[in-house]
Amino acid sequence: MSAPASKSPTTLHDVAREAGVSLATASRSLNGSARKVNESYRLRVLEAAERLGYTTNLFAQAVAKGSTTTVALLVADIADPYFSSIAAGVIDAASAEGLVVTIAVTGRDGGRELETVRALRGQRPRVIILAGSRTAGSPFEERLRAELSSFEATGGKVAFISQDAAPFATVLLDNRGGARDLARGLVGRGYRRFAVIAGPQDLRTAQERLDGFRDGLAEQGVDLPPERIVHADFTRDGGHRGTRELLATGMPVDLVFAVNDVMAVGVVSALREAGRDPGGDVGVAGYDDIPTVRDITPALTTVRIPLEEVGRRALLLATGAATGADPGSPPLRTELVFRDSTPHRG
Amino acid sequence: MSAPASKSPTTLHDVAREAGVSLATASRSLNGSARKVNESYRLRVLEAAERLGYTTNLFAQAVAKGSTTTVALLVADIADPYFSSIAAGVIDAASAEGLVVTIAVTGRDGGRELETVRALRGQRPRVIILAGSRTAGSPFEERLRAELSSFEATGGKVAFISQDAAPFATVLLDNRGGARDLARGLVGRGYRRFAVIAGPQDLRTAQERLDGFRDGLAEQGVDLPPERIVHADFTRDGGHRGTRELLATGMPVDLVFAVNDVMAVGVVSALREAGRDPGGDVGVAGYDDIPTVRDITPALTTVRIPLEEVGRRALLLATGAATGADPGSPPLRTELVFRDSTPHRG
DNA sequence: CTGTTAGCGCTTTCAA
DNA sequence: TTGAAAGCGCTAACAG
Repeated sequence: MSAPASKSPTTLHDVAREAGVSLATASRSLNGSARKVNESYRLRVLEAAERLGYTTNLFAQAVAKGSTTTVALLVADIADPYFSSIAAGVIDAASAEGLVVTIAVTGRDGGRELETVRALRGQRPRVIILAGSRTAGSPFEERLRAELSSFEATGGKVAFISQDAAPFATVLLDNRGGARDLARGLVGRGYRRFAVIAGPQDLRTAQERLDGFRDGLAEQGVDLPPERIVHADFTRDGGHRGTRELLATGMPVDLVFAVNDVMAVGVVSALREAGRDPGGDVGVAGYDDIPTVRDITPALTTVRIPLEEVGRRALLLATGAATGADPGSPPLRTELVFRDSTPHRG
Repeated sequence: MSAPASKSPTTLHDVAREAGVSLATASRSLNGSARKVNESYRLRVLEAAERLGYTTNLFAQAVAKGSTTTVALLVADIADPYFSSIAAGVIDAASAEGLVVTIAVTGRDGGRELETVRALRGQRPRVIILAGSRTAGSPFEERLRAELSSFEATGGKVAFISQDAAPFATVLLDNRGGARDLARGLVGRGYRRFAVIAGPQDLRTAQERLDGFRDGLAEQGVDLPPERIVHADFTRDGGHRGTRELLATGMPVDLVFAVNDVMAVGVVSALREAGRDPGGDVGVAGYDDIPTVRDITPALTTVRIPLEEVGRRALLLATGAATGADPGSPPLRTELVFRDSTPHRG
């Protein structure tokens, strides 16, 4: 309620005066790269700064240097464990590099995504990381690319997560391969009558997983007719609804593959509500290996993506700080994780 | 691999020149509050900006204006659904106000938290929101307060989430009351032999929930002796380990209350591993109502906190944009949610 | 090695 | 209304 006198923050100028040195010397002592400052001066400056509670104004520093220490991360939904895990990785790697992460959410909306990128450019971030799944053939797709290209043209770096984004650096996730392996594994376990709760048709990630799964089945001589594929939202409720829709057709089903774990959780619950027994008379598999799926019943079979590592990689890829002799960075391995939701079948 | 020519971003200067007006006019057309600009000029500027793909350099703007559009959010762990939900709320409200959110994680480490706050001050954010649970009597506690006070003294706003943080604005969560109500409700359902998997002793939130729960039991004439309280980490694994420890004592237990949902998930899994039947021969309850607990088996009884709303409120509280006639903002209601993990007993 | 002096990109008096 | 010019806090030549 009380309006404080609100004196403005200590400036470098104040510190310099307090220490009895010039602005330049103060600056050099506090940040300058080469230690070209007399130790006794340096100390006096540091003490003065300490005494005055000074912190460098990063904005001013950024303006003067023409480069910032900001990383912008775009996610579809930060409350979704897939994205929050990736974010954790990005933040971790970023703070190790002394970078600050700003997060914006796009809600899986191409228009909003474009708008957000534009807005974020105002921050002149060093890096923009896009983790939201790309929608194929979106009307905004091209403008987004243009925006990002021009961002790169002015010295920024962009990194995508998931499927290849052409001229931009990408942390590739082998959606197709992972799904293919999963399909093989499930056929190996004796499943034959599959259904897929697929994501929205225009979501690349979703589409790739569906394709890979279908390919894997085909290899094993198992067919996946279109009527056994239901497209639904990339969310828990999407999985739920999709499953109800599937069950309504009365088709006999051995195993339901949801193209991500969040959807798979919805699948399990819908199956149960319909009187089926997930992990019993019907198998369920997902994709991602978010933490939750270990704890639901039955524990979900899935394709594991090292989500935090993905985030870390994206950052390092963009900052060029990728360690070791890895040009183009080796693709992250996905890994099949069989759990109770897909027991061997008679 | 190719080092692009990296021309620098378009500046306001470029726009002004392109539009054939002065810097000042360009600035006013693009941002100025009062529309004191000739419409035809304004249009020319806007067009030029569009043509050149200009975006205001927020940093420079911040330096010139002496105020930023940044909100800093500190969380213990962004991958924890409790925090990611809050973050979602903060981001939502912030972007509605045209503010950008930067997130930093502290990993429940007081020292790191202090350090992070110091670092974040360099961004001169409008607001700092601290969502990590406060540890009581931490050696850093006082220095943190000092840091934050001085931040406020220089015009910043800080908001805490959870328990009262004295001079700072706080979105209060009624940990004690919620736990008390839960205790009552459980006694009402016929439970008598309680055990609590409590959090770390120095975590205020954890302690408050424990106290409230004990009070609620006491009111009903049910005792909660110290040996029935196990302190453990505020994580899933903490819940798991705490439960094993509890079971090892051989004490007969009706119901296990974990002071947060993440821990409760660990409790359920530990119980099951030990051959117990959560929701059957032993009840389980948590706190927070994170999305997951609806999907595990049995669905968890818990105390619901409107997490996203909490985040939103924190932001509005700090920016002073709190709508309506709510001085001090009404406390957020927690709500008991009974689910399958606590059926009526006997 | 230190201090002086231009900027960085933008806003905001202050005259015109 | 518009433009010129003086900053905002900091860095980076540039002399000294």
